[in-house]
Amino acid sequence: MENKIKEILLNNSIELFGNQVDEKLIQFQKTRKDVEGDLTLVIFPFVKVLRCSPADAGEKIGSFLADKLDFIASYNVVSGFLNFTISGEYWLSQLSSIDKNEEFGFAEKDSKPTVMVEYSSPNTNKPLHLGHLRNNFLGYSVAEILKANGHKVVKTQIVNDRGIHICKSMLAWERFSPVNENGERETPDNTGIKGDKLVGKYYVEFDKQYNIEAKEIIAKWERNNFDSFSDDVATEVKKLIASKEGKDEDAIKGIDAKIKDIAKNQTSLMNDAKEMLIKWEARDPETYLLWTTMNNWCYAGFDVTYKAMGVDFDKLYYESETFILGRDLVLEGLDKGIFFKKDDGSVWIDLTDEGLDEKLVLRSDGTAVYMTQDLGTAVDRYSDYPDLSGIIYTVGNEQDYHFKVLFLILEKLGYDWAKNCSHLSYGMVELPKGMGRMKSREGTVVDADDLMEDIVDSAKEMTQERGHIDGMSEDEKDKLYNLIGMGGLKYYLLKVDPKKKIVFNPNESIELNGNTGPFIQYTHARIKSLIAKAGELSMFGDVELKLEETEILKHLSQYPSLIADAGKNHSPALLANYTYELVKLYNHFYQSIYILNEENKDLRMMRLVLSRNVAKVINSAMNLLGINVPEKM
RNA sequence: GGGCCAGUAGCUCAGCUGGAUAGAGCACCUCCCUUCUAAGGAGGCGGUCAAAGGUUCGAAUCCUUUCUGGCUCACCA
Repeated sequence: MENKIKEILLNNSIELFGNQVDEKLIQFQKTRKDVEGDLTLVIFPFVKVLRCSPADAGEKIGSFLADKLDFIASYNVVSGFLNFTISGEYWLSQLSSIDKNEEFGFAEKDSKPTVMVEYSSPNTNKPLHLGHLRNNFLGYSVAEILKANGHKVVKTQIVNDRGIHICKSMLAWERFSPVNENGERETPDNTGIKGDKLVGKYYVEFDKQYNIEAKEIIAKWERNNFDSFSDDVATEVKKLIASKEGKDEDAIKGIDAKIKDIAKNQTSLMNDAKEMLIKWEARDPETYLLWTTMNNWCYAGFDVTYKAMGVDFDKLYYESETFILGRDLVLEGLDKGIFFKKDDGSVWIDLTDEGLDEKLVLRSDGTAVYMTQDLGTAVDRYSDYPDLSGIIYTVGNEQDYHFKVLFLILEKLGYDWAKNCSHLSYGMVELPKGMGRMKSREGTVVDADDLMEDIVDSAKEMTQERGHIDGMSEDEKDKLYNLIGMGGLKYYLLKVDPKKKIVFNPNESIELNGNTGPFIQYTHARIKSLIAKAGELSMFGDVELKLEETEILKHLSQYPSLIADAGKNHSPALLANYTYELVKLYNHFYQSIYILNEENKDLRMMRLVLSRNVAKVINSAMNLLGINVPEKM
């Protein structure tokens, strides 16, 4: 419709305006609620060209268009805005064509290039938490939205299964796990604890123990006792302690933090963990066995969580397998002069010309860092999927800088596809003021499993209170509670613009009224119940549309362009808001107009077909968010 | 200190390729179930769009500066 008008204006530009106008001058917007019309053209941009008042310009353009286009039933001009009223026949024909199209809004399947969407990417040393929920829901949804846009999509993750942090939980388990009467240390089997939770318990334990040890070391230093520490350490710490003299509180805090870091690195626990990492890289059999065992506990736990989340992956990558390729790439780049080596043997890239810093890509002992492994993973993926056009990394915005650098390095290494890679950067999920930050090590996280369980419980309570669940089997009821609870949680985390942070208050559990998942699900269930009662639907003859019906049709017509926008912007939030808007329009209609009870059969059928298509789009849009909708609730 | 992001109603958020009187939900106050699911609908209350300049016929939206908050600049990931 917009395109038709635009086309006519452009093609008749000379006749209308005296010379060719720029396409950008043609701006449409929604007609204000209190003004008559369905579509509005902004007249101001043409006023200069036409050299007349906005009112005259609007009149001129309006009459010209109304003459040429029969879907324009009438028009009016109000203070620089030309408002068109679109004919009922046009909207009814829209309804018919939407109704016929089962995949309404979707682009042709596999018509666009393959993209890879990376999301989740957990560390195998702790369970998933609320932040991971946002990540997983976002990544899954963006992948689905891209599919709807015609892309082939590969869902993937990089499992962070190696590194010093993994060794920490391994070491802590080996050292601090109690031994039972059978002489076994704690396992998921003999404790009944979920695997990832058990591993996470020892990650926290490591942190606790080594903080204790670090404190003891600092106390020693403060007594000026530097026995058993290297001269370098002693000199540095002495210098730091001396520098505290005469400084203000904040500065002293900063210096103390530095001293603490040094102390942590001097703990026997940390040294043992480092040693374990070296053993692991050397494939020491005992260390490897422990690593495999504890990782497998984690994976078993993750599987349960992923299943509850309703997300899936096409292909997994493991850091333990890609970091070597990364190291090779760095050494290759070193030969080419892209990287440089410092005296201590560490390898860096100089990005100061790009306004960034120097960045480490390989440690002095030759081991890989985060960046090394990410380089390897990216290249690995392109060799696995040669037709890949780009990778979308769903990772929190705290890593904005990392990805800027990653893409830049890939480009410098000569990979053209680097420019098609993007970072789907999302805001942190924060706890309300005073509740601190979520930190796994400190045990201040909102656990993913617990949260999902809680929300499903509260959905159960609400559904038993007011739902329509008579005649359902226990199994069906449980499915429904789950569907409502998870729908609420997903919608809550996806309706916010990805790049914005979310403040989550665990004490006020998630709202299920208002702009929420269940609100949308409820409307869907209500429509389904209507349709079920109506029996067979037939086509309708010529009818007159009410305002409420036109509003819905206008909104429905925009679904395809919304899917395109959501795809372009990698934003499920756009779809969530669109659906919310649609549901509000429908509820208003439902409340004020008879549907089943309408006596005129054509009208009844038209309203039922309209309802059926609203349900279809609700279902479709919610599915793109990873949310299911019920037939009854 | 450098870089990036955010600041809209008491709270949580839309709106941001410049367009008409800035919109929702929650909370608070009124109404509406002998019409199809009230997890709903209608209405009310509530705003110096962080602040100040600038560009423009027109600025929450663009530019500059300032303030506030977050993240980041690690031989952590």
